[in-house]
Amino acid sequence: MRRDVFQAIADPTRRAIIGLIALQAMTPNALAEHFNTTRQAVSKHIKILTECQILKQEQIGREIYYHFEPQKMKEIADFIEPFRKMWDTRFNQLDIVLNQIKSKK
Amino acid sequence: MRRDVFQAIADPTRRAIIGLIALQAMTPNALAEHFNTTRQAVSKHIKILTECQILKQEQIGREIYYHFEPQKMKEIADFIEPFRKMWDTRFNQLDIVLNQIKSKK
DNA sequence: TATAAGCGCAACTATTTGATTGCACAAGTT
DNA sequence: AACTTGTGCAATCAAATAGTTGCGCTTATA
Repeated sequence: MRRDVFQAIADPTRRAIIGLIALQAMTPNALAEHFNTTRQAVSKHIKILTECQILKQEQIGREIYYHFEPQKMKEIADFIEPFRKMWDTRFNQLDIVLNQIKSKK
Repeated sequence: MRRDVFQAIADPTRRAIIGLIALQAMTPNALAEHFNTTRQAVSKHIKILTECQILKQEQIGREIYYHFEPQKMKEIADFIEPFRKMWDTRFNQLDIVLNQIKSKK
């Protein structure tokens, strides 16, 4: 069972959960109200996100508040960072120039 | 069948493919030599990446060179961007301060 | 023209995923 | 003490995924 951050954000529901929890810590029930699925389905997503350390539990009485733990998201940022300059317009123009030089030789 | 960028980068082999192709356009055969799977398996990943517009075909004779198309990767950057400030150390310290203020009222 | 090389497509398989339903259990409430 | 609420866990199921094998088409090469 793969359990990495990339897998975690692959599901649109999980991305939505991250978006909600990032704004405010919530209980599974409160979270589930935002989706058209069962509480269990949401709870499973929460479990996966917790295992990936994107969420963190905080039990208060019989309620469990899930908090957003942003550190792990950095792994994704680190993956994309090297490509960032490649979608920059100025670099694309440079790329065209480089290709012209290459095709001339 | 979900076919978005987040799904595309969820697989470690596909992330490796992206890394290789970003450095240099390659044919499926050349690419497959880097992995311990069959050419077909790699070819399937290529197909998915192409459908997501992360790769672009360029046929040269009987060979097909796949190029990296960085634009789509921006979707991922856009998703993480809002969280970026949250893993910054300075923000975390601010967060602690804010929580202290909140708990006092 | 016969053969080989480079690829994509189709069929099939095992595994994983996302979701549902039902149950158990601890923490509050009456 | 009995009932309700908030959760997690287990079993089950359909669909998607990642991989393999076999086939056929097109483009080079002998």
